[in-house]
Amino acid sequence: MPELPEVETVVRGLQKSVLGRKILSVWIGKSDFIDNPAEFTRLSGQKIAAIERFGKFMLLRLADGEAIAVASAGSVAPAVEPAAIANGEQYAASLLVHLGMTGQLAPSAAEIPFDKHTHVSLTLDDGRELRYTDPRRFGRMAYLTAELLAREVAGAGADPLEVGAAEFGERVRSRNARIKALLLDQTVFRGVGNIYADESLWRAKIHPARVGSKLSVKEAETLRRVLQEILNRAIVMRGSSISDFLDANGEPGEYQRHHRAYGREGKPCYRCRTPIRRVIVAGRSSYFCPKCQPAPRQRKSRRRKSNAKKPHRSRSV
DNA sequence: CTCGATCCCTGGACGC
DNA sequence: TGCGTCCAGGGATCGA
Repeated sequence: MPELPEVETVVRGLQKSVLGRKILSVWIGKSDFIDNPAEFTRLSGQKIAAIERFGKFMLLRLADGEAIAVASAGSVAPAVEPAAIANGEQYAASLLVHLGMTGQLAPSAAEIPFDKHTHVSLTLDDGRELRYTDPRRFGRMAYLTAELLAREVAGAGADPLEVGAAEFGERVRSRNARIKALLLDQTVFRGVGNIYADESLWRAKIHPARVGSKLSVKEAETLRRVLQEILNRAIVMRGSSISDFLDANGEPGEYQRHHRAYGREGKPCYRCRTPIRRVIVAGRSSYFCPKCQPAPRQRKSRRRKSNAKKPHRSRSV
């Protein structure tokens, strides 16, 4: 499933292969995962002027086909700042793509027949087609004006690759939710998903059910450091291909070979040989080592009925 | 604020 | 071989 490193991998591939291309026409099959399919006619005639990642989103920034000079293919796009996007009148419109669980976005020769689950195809000015394929349609596409994009991006979490120690600590230690839920929450950190949450918690030796506010400053900083190391390494290895992730060249990533926790239920921990366990935390499978990542003490189960024990704890207003 | 449940959707695993 | 059932999983949403 595409998380930050997988999306980054796809973005880099597309920057090499379709940046600067003009969209000539649009074909849409099933459209229930598209916010505003009727708007897609506006794609015709526009150039793909930039391709950026924002959390797990991909943004194809569009420019009037005749007007703006385009960054040459292969040039490295600058990191996207939320402020830049929020302000960004630089581009009048963008195509937002979220790959969901099983989405793929890749150029294809026009002669190659559509995959069974190809739902969108953009004909490019070099004869190829940029196709979106997604069996489960958990993905999302939207044609967004600058204003809509700014609205979309407002409230996004911190970039986990850029976030500093102070902000990371604040975002985690000010919350009473479990750390696993916080890592998965896109309004806390944008781009982290189940795999890299579990991998970073294993590396940091933190149990997924620990409460954010109960983490020490040191634990939070360790978690930030290993999360960044893992994400960066995974990007270098072009992501994890666990189910059917393929990059924009149709090639799988390699990072799944380096997983230490995710998907390893019953297999020995790489540190202590204790069998990895799987539990549901925050509604998601969570893999961890019960020895290296000690469980927190049982949370107070807030029960509703029961006895006279009134909380004489007054909230300051 | 935080949680769990539910829905979306299909392919793959599994049982018979 | 084929059919039925169960489940995963990002994210939105809703009620507790």
